[in-house]
Amino acid sequence: MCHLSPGEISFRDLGLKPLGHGTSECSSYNMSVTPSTTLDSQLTTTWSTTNSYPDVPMVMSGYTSRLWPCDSQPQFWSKYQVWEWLQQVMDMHQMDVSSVPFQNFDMDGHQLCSLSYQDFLRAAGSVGPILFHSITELKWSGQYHVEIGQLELKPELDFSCPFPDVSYPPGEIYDPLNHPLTPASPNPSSPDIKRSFSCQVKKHNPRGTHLWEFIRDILLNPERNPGLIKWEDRTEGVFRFLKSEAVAQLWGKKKNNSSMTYEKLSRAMRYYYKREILERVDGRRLVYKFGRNARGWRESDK
DNA sequence: ACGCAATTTCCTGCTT
DNA sequence: TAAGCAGGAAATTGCG
Repeated sequence: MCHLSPGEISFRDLGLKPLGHGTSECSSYNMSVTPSTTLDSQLTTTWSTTNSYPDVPMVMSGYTSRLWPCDSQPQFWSKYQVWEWLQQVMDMHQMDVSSVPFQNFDMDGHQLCSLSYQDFLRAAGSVGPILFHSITELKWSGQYHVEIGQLELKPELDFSCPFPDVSYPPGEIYDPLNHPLTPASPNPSSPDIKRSFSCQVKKHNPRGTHLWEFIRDILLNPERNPGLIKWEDRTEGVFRFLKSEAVAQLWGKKKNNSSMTYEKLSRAMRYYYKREILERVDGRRLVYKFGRNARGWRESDK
């Protein structure tokens, strides 16, 4: 069965290809959104005040326009677009968002573009070189279109390489393990360095950030958590979803799955109980608690 | 090609 | 009655 209420827009209407499987005659398209009401309002009420694209909701942009708002030159980005870019680059490298202090990038695109390589190292530590490279390319390319969750890059650009053809300061190399810089090795593109870098990026999360880490990162980055999830008891690791469907949409966006819902997200959350990544919180709706196997959420972990 | 982990999808029944 | 919870079952996806 596939009923669309008046005013609802199916993803087929939006020109999106269906995802996932289904058994009913129209289950491939059984997700619908109501742009002016529930979900959209959840997503935009907190973001829209700073979104410089008033008719392109920040979070829903992937669903409504196929283009990420940052499709202009980075020099003209707002600070929220800068954060969007940060998120995208981290996503692309399958790195933990919490490993970049977003507060260090509380700036607009113009300021961002004026940062030096050293500035990026200071601001983002081991991730600095990646960000520096990304923004350098964006500056040079003039205009990039960004698909959902993925920068649309020139084919010759290989982000898997930490030392692309960008002029890094002589005598300085990036050391992924011992924070930003170590005394020089004459050849920044030496195999050893590449190996250690790719270990850091890929080793732990071959599939990208897990759901519980995604949730944790929202909680740990208040700048990127416009009232989506809230700590109920910070020291005990208890938190509550305030905008459950909005979080689900964000998760779906990250996984390039436009039909994600809170119902499905919550099923994945419940699987964490067995693995003790989450603990049950009885009788309280939308409330979860980090378990013994969840790492990195405690204040002392930071 | 295969196995596996981590979801994703769908479902029924229950609770708030 | 709607929304959320619980958890089984099967499918999907990406990786090693």
